[in-house]
Amino acid sequence: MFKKILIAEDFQDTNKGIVEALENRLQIEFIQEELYCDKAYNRFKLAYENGEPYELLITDLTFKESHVTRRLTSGKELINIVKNIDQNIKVIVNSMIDNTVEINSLFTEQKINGYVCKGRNSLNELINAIQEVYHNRTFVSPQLNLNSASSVFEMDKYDLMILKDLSEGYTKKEISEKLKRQNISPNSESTIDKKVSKLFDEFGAKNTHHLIAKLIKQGKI
Amino acid sequence: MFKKILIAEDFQDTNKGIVEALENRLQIEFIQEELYCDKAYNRFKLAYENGEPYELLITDLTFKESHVTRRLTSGKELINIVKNIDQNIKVIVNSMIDNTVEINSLFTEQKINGYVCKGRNSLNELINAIQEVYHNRTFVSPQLNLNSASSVFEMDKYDLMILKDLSEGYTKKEISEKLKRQNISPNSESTIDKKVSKLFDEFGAKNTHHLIAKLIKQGKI
DNA sequence: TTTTGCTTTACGGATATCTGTAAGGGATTG
DNA sequence: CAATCCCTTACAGATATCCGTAAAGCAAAA
Repeated sequence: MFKKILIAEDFQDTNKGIVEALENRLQIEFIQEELYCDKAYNRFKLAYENGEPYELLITDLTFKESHVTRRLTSGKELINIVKNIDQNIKVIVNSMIDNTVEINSLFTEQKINGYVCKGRNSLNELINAIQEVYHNRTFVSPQLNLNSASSVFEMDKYDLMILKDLSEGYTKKEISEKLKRQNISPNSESTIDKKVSKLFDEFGAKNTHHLIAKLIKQGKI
Repeated sequence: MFKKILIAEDFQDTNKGIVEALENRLQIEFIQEELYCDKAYNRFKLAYENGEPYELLITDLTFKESHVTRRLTSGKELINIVKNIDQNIKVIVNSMIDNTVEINSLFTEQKINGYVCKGRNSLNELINAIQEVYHNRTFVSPQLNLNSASSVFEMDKYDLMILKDLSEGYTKKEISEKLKRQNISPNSESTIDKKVSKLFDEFGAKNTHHLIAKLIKQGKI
C-alpha cells in the first residue's frame, strides 16, 4: 500500500474526516493534510527534492478564497504543476462536481488516476479508489456512469463553451464573432440560437436566464 | 455540556469529520449521525416521543438528491418541522452558504442558535459554537460580519426575490404582475428594470445572464 | 408653504432574445 | 444518379432586454 499520501482539501471537517478514515482503515505510514493548494505544493516539492516523494495526491477541485494571497487557486492547477514535476505521482480527485464532461477532461488532460464524487458513500469510495489506484487501475464513483451518456442529457464541449460565454455576459452576436476569429465551426448566430433553444428543451428551461441558472446550480458550467 | 446531539450531513467524509471532532474534543455521551434529512427527522421524533429528546441538532442546508424518495429535501425544511414539534431543541447550521441575507433569515425565521460557515477553520468554529449555544448564546462564524453590511454590496430581500424569479425564467413583466398580485410595492416593470440595472453596476455584470451567473456562483441566489 | 431629494412610474428607442420558415451543403444510402 | 437525412445558415417577426429621459409621488427640511 502507499506509504506517503498528500491531501489537499480546504474544508476542515471534510479534511479531518478523510485523514481519520485513511489512518483507521488503511495502513498508511505518513499522511500530510493541507488546507491550501500552495501549501500542498510546497509540501510536495520539498519531499520530491529530498528524494522522499509523495506517492499519492488526493485533492479537491474548488478552494475557497481567503485573505492569504495564493498562486494556485484550484485543484486543477495544483495537479498540473505537480504532474509537471513528478510524472510518477498518482492523483485522486475528491470533489462535489459531477459534470461528466469536466471529469472526463481531468482523465484525458490532467491524467488523473481516480475520481470520487463527494456524497453519502464517498468515504468508502475513496478507500476503494486508493486501493484500485495502488494497483495501477483507475477509479470513478460508480453513480457517475462516465462513458455511457445513458441517463440525462449531456452537453458537448461546443455547447459548454457557448453557455459559459453567455454566462459571462457575451451576446450571441459576440460569441459568433469570437468563434469565427478562432476558426471554430459552426459559428453563425443562427446556429448558436438553435443550439441554445435545443438545450431549453433538454433541460426544461424557459429561457436563457433559467438555463444558465440551472446549469450553474448543477455544476455543469 | 449537551448529552444528546443529532447530526444531519450528507457528505460522508464531512459527517465523519464532525463526529470524530465531537467525540474527541467534547465529552458528548450520545452522538447520532444521519446522511438524509428524513432519517434525521425520524431519529429526532422517536427520541422525542420516548421522552429522551435530542438537545442539539447540527445540520447542513443543502442535501444531494438520491434514488431514495425524500419528503424533506433541505436543512431548512428539517429545522422547520423539528422546531415545530420541539421548541426547546437547539439548532446549529453547518453549511458552505455565505449569503448573509439567507443566514440572517435563518436566525429570524427558523430561530436557529448558531451558524458555522464551512471552511478552513470550521471544525474549530463548530466546537466553539456548540459551547456558546450550550450557554444560551448565539454563534456566527466570525468572518461573516453579519450585522455590519460593511464590505461588499449586499442585496436586500426585494432584490433577491427579483433575481431569484429571473433565474427561474420569469420575465420582468411577469414579475411585475406577480408583485401586484401579492400587493408588494414597488411593482412596476420600470422599477424592476432600474433595480436590476443598478445591480449590474454593483456586481460588475454586463447583462442579466452575467449577473445571474455571478450571483449563483457566489451562493447569493 | 415651498424646496429639496429620493423613489417610483411611464414611455420610447436601440438592441438582444426567441422562434418560426426556408434554403443550402455535406454525407450516406439505395 | 437521385433520395434522404442531418446540420448549418439566412432571414423575419414577435417579444424581451437595456437604458435614457421625464414626470409624478412622497417625505423631510427650510
